[in-house]
Amino acid sequence: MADQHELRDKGLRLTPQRELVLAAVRELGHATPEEVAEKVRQTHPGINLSTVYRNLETLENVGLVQHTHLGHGGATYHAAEELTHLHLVCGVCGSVGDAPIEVAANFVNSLADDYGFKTDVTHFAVYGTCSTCFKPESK
Amino acid sequence: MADQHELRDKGLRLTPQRELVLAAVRELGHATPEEVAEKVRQTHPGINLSTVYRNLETLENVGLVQHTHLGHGGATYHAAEELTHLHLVCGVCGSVGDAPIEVAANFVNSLADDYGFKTDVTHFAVYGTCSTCFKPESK
DNA sequence: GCCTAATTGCGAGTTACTCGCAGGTGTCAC
DNA sequence: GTGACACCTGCGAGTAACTCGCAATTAGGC
Repeated sequence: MADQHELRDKGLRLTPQRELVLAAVRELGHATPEEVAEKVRQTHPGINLSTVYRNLETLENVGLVQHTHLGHGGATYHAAEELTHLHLVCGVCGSVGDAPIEVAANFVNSLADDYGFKTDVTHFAVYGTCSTCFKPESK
Repeated sequence: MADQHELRDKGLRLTPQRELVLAAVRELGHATPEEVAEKVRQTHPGINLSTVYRNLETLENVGLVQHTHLGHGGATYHAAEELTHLHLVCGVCGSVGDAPIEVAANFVNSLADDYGFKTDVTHFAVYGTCSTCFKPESK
Protein backbone atom coordinates (compact mmCIF):
# COMPACT_ATOMS: atom_id res chain seq x y z
CA MET A 1 0.00 0.00 0.00
CA ALA A 2 1.50 3.23 -1.13
CA ASP A 3 -1.59 5.06 -0.06
CA GLN A 4 0.33 6.88 2.59
CA HIS A 5 2.41 8.42 -0.10
CA GLU A 6 -0.59 9.87 -1.92
CA LEU A 7 -1.90 11.36 1.27
CA ARG A 8 1.28 12.71 2.78
CA ASP A 9 2.19 14.42 -0.44
CA LYS A 10 -0.74 16.71 0.20
CA GLY A 11 -0.09 17.23 3.86
CA LEU A 12 -2.78 14.76 4.83
CA ARG A 13 -2.68 12.08 7.46
CA LEU A 14 -3.34 8.39 7.40
CA THR A 15 -5.70 7.82 10.30
CA PRO A 16 -7.22 4.45 11.17
CA GLN A 17 -10.64 5.75 10.12
CA ARG A 18 -9.33 6.85 6.78
CA GLU A 19 -7.67 3.53 6.16
CA LEU A 20 -10.87 1.71 7.02
CA VAL A 21 -12.94 3.86 4.70
CA LEU A 22 -10.57 3.18 1.85
CA ALA A 23 -10.48 -0.53 2.64
CA ALA A 24 -14.27 -0.64 2.74
CA VAL A 25 -14.59 1.03 -0.66
CA ARG A 26 -12.09 -1.38 -2.14
CA GLU A 27 -13.82 -4.35 -0.65
CA LEU A 28 -17.35 -3.33 -1.57
CA GLY A 29 -16.77 -2.45 -5.19
CA HIS A 30 -19.71 -0.06 -5.56
CA ALA A 31 -20.86 1.51 -2.33
CA THR A 32 -22.91 4.41 -1.11
CA PRO A 33 -21.53 6.46 1.77
CA GLU A 34 -23.93 4.75 4.11
CA GLU A 35 -22.86 1.29 3.02
CA VAL A 36 -19.27 2.29 3.57
CA ALA A 37 -20.13 3.54 7.04
CA GLU A 38 -21.85 0.28 7.86
CA LYS A 39 -18.90 -1.74 6.64
CA VAL A 40 -16.43 0.35 8.60
CA ARG A 41 -18.52 -0.01 11.75
CA GLN A 42 -17.93 -3.74 11.69
CA THR A 43 -14.38 -3.12 12.80
CA HIS A 44 -14.65 0.38 14.22
CA PRO A 45 -18.17 0.81 15.65
CA GLY A 46 -17.69 4.34 16.88
CA ILE A 47 -17.02 5.93 13.52
CA ASN A 48 -19.21 8.89 12.69
CA LEU A 49 -21.11 9.30 9.45
CA SER A 50 -19.61 12.76 8.99
CA THR A 51 -16.18 11.23 9.16
CA VAL A 52 -17.06 8.79 6.42
CA TYR A 53 -18.37 11.56 4.19
CA ARG A 54 -15.34 13.71 4.82
CA ASN A 55 -12.92 10.90 4.16
CA LEU A 56 -14.66 9.88 1.00
CA GLU A 57 -14.27 13.45 -0.19
CA THR A 58 -10.65 13.62 0.88
CA LEU A 59 -9.78 10.31 -0.74
CA GLU A 60 -11.45 11.50 -3.90
CA ASN A 61 -9.37 14.65 -3.99
CA VAL A 62 -6.25 12.58 -3.63
CA GLY A 63 -7.39 10.30 -6.41
CA LEU A 64 -7.71 7.05 -4.49
CA VAL A 65 -11.46 6.76 -4.94
CA GLN A 66 -14.00 8.19 -7.36
CA HIS A 67 -17.74 8.58 -7.30
CA THR A 68 -20.29 7.67 -9.94
CA HIS A 69 -23.97 8.41 -10.29
CA LEU A 70 -25.89 5.17 -10.60
CA GLY A 71 -29.33 6.68 -10.42
CA HIS A 72 -31.71 7.69 -7.65
CA GLY A 73 -29.60 10.66 -6.64
CA GLY A 74 -26.91 9.65 -4.24
CA ALA A 75 -23.36 9.02 -5.33
CA THR A 76 -21.67 5.64 -5.29
CA TYR A 77 -17.99 5.29 -4.57
CA HIS A 78 -15.37 3.06 -6.17
CA ALA A 79 -11.70 2.52 -5.66
CA ALA A 80 -9.97 4.44 -8.43
CA GLU A 81 -8.15 1.38 -9.75
CA GLU A 82 -11.47 -0.39 -10.32
CA LEU A 83 -12.85 2.16 -12.68
CA THR A 84 -12.16 0.33 -15.88
CA HIS A 85 -15.73 -0.37 -16.82
CA LEU A 86 -18.92 1.52 -17.32
CA HIS A 87 -22.20 0.80 -15.58
CA LEU A 88 -25.36 -0.36 -17.24
CA VAL A 89 -28.26 0.45 -14.97
CA CYS A 90 -31.56 -1.24 -15.72
CA GLY A 91 -34.50 1.04 -15.14
CA VAL A 92 -36.86 -1.88 -14.76
CA CYS A 93 -35.17 -4.20 -12.32
CA GLY A 94 -32.54 -1.81 -11.00
CA SER A 95 -29.64 -4.15 -11.61
CA VAL A 96 -26.24 -2.71 -12.40
CA GLY A 97 -24.24 -4.48 -15.10
CA ASP A 98 -20.72 -3.79 -16.31
CA ALA A 99 -19.29 -3.29 -19.75
CA PRO A 100 -15.68 -2.56 -20.67
CA ILE A 101 -14.97 1.06 -21.48
CA GLU A 102 -13.82 0.04 -24.95
CA VAL A 103 -17.46 -0.29 -26.01
CA ALA A 104 -17.72 3.45 -25.73
CA ALA A 105 -14.45 4.24 -27.47
CA ASN A 106 -16.05 5.31 -30.74
CA PHE A 107 -18.66 7.34 -28.97
CA VAL A 108 -16.03 9.11 -26.91
CA ASN A 109 -13.97 9.81 -30.01
CA SER A 110 -16.92 11.25 -31.93
CA LEU A 111 -17.67 13.57 -29.08
CA ALA A 112 -14.06 14.61 -28.91
CA ASP A 113 -13.77 15.18 -32.65
CA ASP A 114 -17.10 16.86 -33.26
CA TYR A 115 -17.60 18.80 -30.05
CA GLY A 116 -14.20 18.98 -28.42
CA PHE A 117 -15.85 17.32 -25.44
CA LYS A 118 -13.61 15.06 -23.41
CA THR A 119 -15.91 12.41 -21.99
CA ASP A 120 -15.54 10.54 -18.73
CA VAL A 121 -17.81 7.61 -19.46
CA THR A 122 -17.53 6.09 -16.03
CA HIS A 123 -18.90 9.09 -14.13
CA PHE A 124 -22.51 8.61 -15.07
CA ALA A 125 -24.15 5.27 -15.50
CA VAL A 126 -25.68 4.25 -18.80
CA TYR A 127 -29.40 3.95 -18.35
CA GLY A 128 -31.71 1.56 -20.16
CA THR A 129 -33.28 -1.85 -19.98
CA CYS A 130 -31.24 -4.98 -19.43
CA SER A 131 -31.58 -8.08 -21.56
CA THR A 132 -33.52 -9.94 -18.88
CA CYS A 133 -36.17 -7.26 -18.54
CA PHE A 134 -36.34 -6.42 -22.21
CA LYS A 135 -37.18 -9.88 -23.43
CA PRO A 136 -40.95 -10.03 -23.66
CA GLU A 137 -41.88 -12.10 -20.62
CA SER A 138 -43.60 -14.65 -22.83
CA LYS A 139 -47.27 -13.68 -22.41
CA MET B 1 -52.90 20.66 -27.40
CA ALA B 2 -54.01 17.10 -27.23
CA ASP B 3 -52.65 16.85 -23.73
CA GLN B 4 -56.12 16.40 -22.37
CA HIS B 5 -56.38 13.23 -24.35
CA GLU B 6 -53.28 11.71 -22.79
CA LEU B 7 -54.53 12.50 -19.33
CA ARG B 8 -58.16 11.51 -19.67
CA ASP B 9 -57.18 8.20 -21.15
CA LYS B 10 -55.80 7.31 -17.77
CA GLY B 11 -58.65 8.74 -15.78
CA LEU B 12 -56.68 11.84 -14.89
CA ARG B 13 -57.84 15.43 -14.90
CA LEU B 14 -56.55 18.55 -16.53
CA THR B 15 -56.39 21.06 -13.73
CA PRO B 16 -55.05 24.59 -14.10
CA GLN B 17 -52.06 23.69 -11.94
CA ARG B 18 -51.30 20.69 -14.09
CA GLU B 19 -51.46 22.74 -17.25
CA LEU B 20 -49.17 25.36 -15.78
CA VAL B 21 -46.61 22.80 -14.70
CA LEU B 22 -46.56 21.31 -18.18
CA ALA B 23 -46.34 24.75 -19.79
CA ALA B 24 -43.47 25.68 -17.48
CA VAL B 25 -41.52 22.54 -18.35
CA ARG B 26 -42.01 23.19 -22.05
CA GLU B 27 -40.96 26.77 -21.74
CA LEU B 28 -37.93 26.19 -19.57
CA GLY B 29 -36.36 23.39 -21.54
CA HIS B 30 -34.37 21.87 -18.69
CA ALA B 31 -35.76 22.56 -15.27
CA THR B 32 -35.53 21.28 -11.74
CA PRO B 33 -38.77 20.87 -9.79
CA GLU B 34 -37.97 24.02 -7.89
CA GLU B 35 -37.43 26.03 -11.05
CA VAL B 36 -40.73 24.77 -12.38
CA ALA B 37 -42.44 25.82 -9.16
CA GLU B 38 -40.94 29.27 -9.41
CA LYS B 39 -42.05 29.65 -12.99
CA VAL B 40 -45.57 28.50 -12.22
CA ARG B 41 -45.78 30.93 -9.33
CA GLN B 42 -45.44 33.83 -11.73
CA THR B 43 -48.98 33.18 -12.89
CA HIS B 44 -50.34 31.15 -10.01
CA PRO B 45 -48.58 32.29 -6.82
CA GLY B 46 -50.41 29.98 -4.47
CA ILE B 47 -49.21 26.73 -5.97
CA ASN B 48 -47.67 24.33 -3.54
CA LEU B 49 -44.34 22.63 -4.03
CA SER B 50 -45.92 19.25 -3.33
CA THR B 51 -48.34 19.87 -6.15
CA VAL B 52 -45.48 20.56 -8.52
CA TYR B 53 -43.70 17.37 -7.50
CA ARG B 54 -46.87 15.33 -7.83
CA ASN B 55 -47.75 16.77 -11.20
CA LEU B 56 -44.28 16.25 -12.54
CA GLU B 57 -44.56 12.63 -11.53
CA THR B 58 -48.04 12.29 -13.02
CA LEU B 59 -47.05 13.94 -16.28
CA GLU B 60 -44.09 11.63 -16.46
CA ASN B 61 -46.28 8.56 -16.06
CA VAL B 62 -48.47 9.78 -18.87
CA GLY B 63 -45.43 10.38 -21.03
CA LEU B 64 -45.69 14.12 -21.49
CA VAL B 65 -42.48 14.91 -19.64
CA GLN B 66 -39.36 12.97 -18.73
CA HIS B 67 -36.61 13.45 -16.24
CA THR B 68 -32.89 13.31 -16.73
CA HIS B 69 -29.98 13.29 -14.30
CA LEU B 70 -27.67 16.15 -15.04
CA GLY B 71 -25.45 15.73 -12.04
CA HIS B 72 -25.46 16.91 -8.43
CA GLY B 73 -28.33 14.60 -7.49
CA GLY B 74 -31.66 16.16 -8.28
CA ALA B 75 -33.58 15.34 -11.42
CA THR B 76 -34.20 17.76 -14.26
CA TYR B 77 -37.41 17.68 -16.25
CA HIS B 78 -37.99 18.07 -19.99
CA ALA B 79 -41.00 18.02 -22.21
CA ALA B 80 -41.04 14.60 -23.83
CA GLU B 81 -41.00 15.99 -27.37
CA GLU B 82 -37.77 17.84 -26.66
CA LEU B 83 -35.77 14.79 -25.78
CA THR B 84 -33.99 14.42 -29.07
CA HIS B 85 -30.53 15.23 -27.84
CA LEU B 86 -28.17 14.07 -25.16
CA HIS B 87 -26.59 16.28 -22.55
CA LEU B 88 -22.92 16.99 -22.22
CA VAL B 89 -22.24 18.16 -18.71
CA CYS B 90 -18.91 19.82 -18.04
CA GLY B 91 -17.47 18.89 -14.68
CA VAL B 92 -15.28 21.98 -14.63
CA CYS B 93 -17.60 24.85 -15.50
CA GLY B 94 -20.90 23.06 -15.01
CA SER B 95 -22.27 24.02 -18.39
CA VAL B 96 -24.71 21.72 -20.14
CA GLY B 97 -24.23 21.28 -23.88
CA ASP B 98 -26.32 19.34 -26.35
CA ALA B 99 -25.44 16.77 -28.96
CA PRO B 100 -27.78 14.91 -31.28
CA ILE B 101 -28.60 11.38 -30.23
CA GLU B 102 -27.16 10.08 -33.50
CA VAL B 103 -23.65 10.54 -32.11
CA ALA B 104 -24.38 7.71 -29.75
CA ALA B 105 -26.00 5.43 -32.32
CA ASN B 106 -23.01 3.13 -32.66
CA PHE B 107 -22.51 2.98 -28.97
CA VAL B 108 -26.16 2.10 -28.41
CA ASN B 109 -25.99 -0.59 -31.07
CA SER B 110 -22.88 -2.18 -29.63
CA LEU B 111 -24.51 -2.36 -26.26
CA ALA B 112 -27.62 -3.88 -27.79
CA ASP B 113 -25.68 -6.43 -29.84
CA ASP B 114 -23.10 -7.44 -27.27
CA TYR B 115 -25.08 -7.17 -24.05
CA GLY B 116 -28.72 -7.12 -25.06
CA PHE B 117 -28.91 -3.83 -23.23
CA LYS B 118 -31.39 -1.34 -24.65
CA THR B 119 -29.91 2.05 -23.84
CA ASP B 120 -31.79 5.25 -23.19
CA VAL B 121 -28.99 7.72 -23.81
CA THR B 122 -30.97 10.76 -22.78
CA HIS B 123 -31.69 9.61 -19.25
CA PHE B 124 -28.26 10.25 -17.86
CA ALA B 125 -26.07 13.08 -18.91
CA VAL B 126 -22.68 12.46 -20.44
CA TYR B 127 -20.03 13.73 -18.07
CA GLY B 128 -16.69 15.17 -19.04
CA THR B 129 -14.88 18.37 -19.83
CA CYS B 130 -16.14 20.81 -22.43
CA SER B 131 -13.95 22.25 -25.15
CA THR B 132 -13.73 25.62 -23.42
CA CYS B 133 -12.47 24.20 -20.18
CA PHE B 134 -10.27 21.59 -21.75
CA LYS B 135 -8.20 23.93 -23.86
CA PRO B 136 -5.24 24.97 -21.77
CA GLU B 137 -6.18 28.53 -20.82
CA SER B 138 -3.13 29.91 -22.56
CA LYS B 139 -1.15 30.95 -19.44
C1' DG C 1 8.92 13.19 23.88
C1' DC C 2 6.94 17.64 22.01
C1' DC C 3 4.24 20.57 19.19
C1' DT C 4 1.17 21.90 15.60
C1' DA C 5 -2.12 21.28 12.35
C1' DA C 6 -5.01 17.80 10.52
C1' DT C 7 -8.88 14.92 12.14
C1' DT C 8 -12.59 13.11 14.68
C1' DG C 9 -17.10 12.87 17.09
C1' DC C 10 -21.14 15.19 18.08
C1' DG C 11 -25.08 17.81 17.64
C1' DA C 12 -27.52 21.14 15.09
C1' DG C 13 -28.84 22.83 10.60
C1' DT C 14 -30.12 22.41 5.65
C1' DT C 15 -31.97 20.68 1.42
C1' DA C 16 -34.94 18.20 -1.23
C1' DC C 17 -38.49 15.65 -1.17
C1' DT C 18 -42.57 12.61 0.52
C1' DC C 19 -46.99 11.72 2.99
C1' DG C 20 -51.59 11.96 5.13
C1' DC C 21 -55.55 14.53 5.44
C1' DA C 22 -59.52 17.44 4.78
C1' DG C 23 -61.63 20.46 1.66
C1' DG C 24 -62.07 21.74 -3.35
C1' DT C 25 -63.24 20.74 -8.16
C1' DG C 26 -62.99 18.60 -12.89
C1' DT C 27 -65.86 15.21 -15.44
C1' DC C 28 -69.34 12.37 -16.62
C1' DA C 29 -74.23 10.97 -16.51
C1' DC C 30 -78.72 12.44 -16.84
C1' DG D 1 -78.07 22.79 -15.62
C1' DT D 2 -77.44 19.64 -11.62
C1' DG D 3 -75.47 16.14 -8.84
C1' DA D 4 -72.07 12.94 -7.33
C1' DC D 5 -67.73 10.92 -7.05
C1' DA D 6 -63.02 10.30 -7.48
C1' DC D 7 -59.15 12.89 -8.45
C1' DC D 8 -56.51 17.04 -6.88
C1' DT D 9 -54.74 20.68 -4.13
C1' DG D 10 -52.78 23.10 -0.16
C1' DC D 11 -50.85 22.53 4.18
C1' DG D 12 -48.13 20.95 7.74
C1' DA D 13 -45.41 17.34 9.53
C1' DG D 14 -41.98 13.85 8.60
C1' DT D 15 -37.79 11.78 6.51
C1' DA D 16 -33.38 10.94 4.23
C1' DA D 17 -29.08 12.40 3.10
C1' DC D 18 -25.86 15.32 3.81
C1' DT D 19 -23.17 19.53 5.65
C1' DC D 20 -21.10 22.54 9.24
C1' DG D 21 -18.98 24.48 13.43
C1' DC D 22 -16.56 23.40 17.45
C1' DA D 23 -13.87 21.46 21.05
C1' DA D 24 -11.08 17.50 22.03
C1' DT D 25 -7.86 14.14 20.02
C1' DT D 26 -3.90 12.51 17.59
C1' DA D 27 -0.66 11.62 13.49
C1' DG D 28 3.88 12.95 12.01
C1' DG D 29 7.95 15.83 11.64
C1' DC D 30 11.72 17.27 14.51
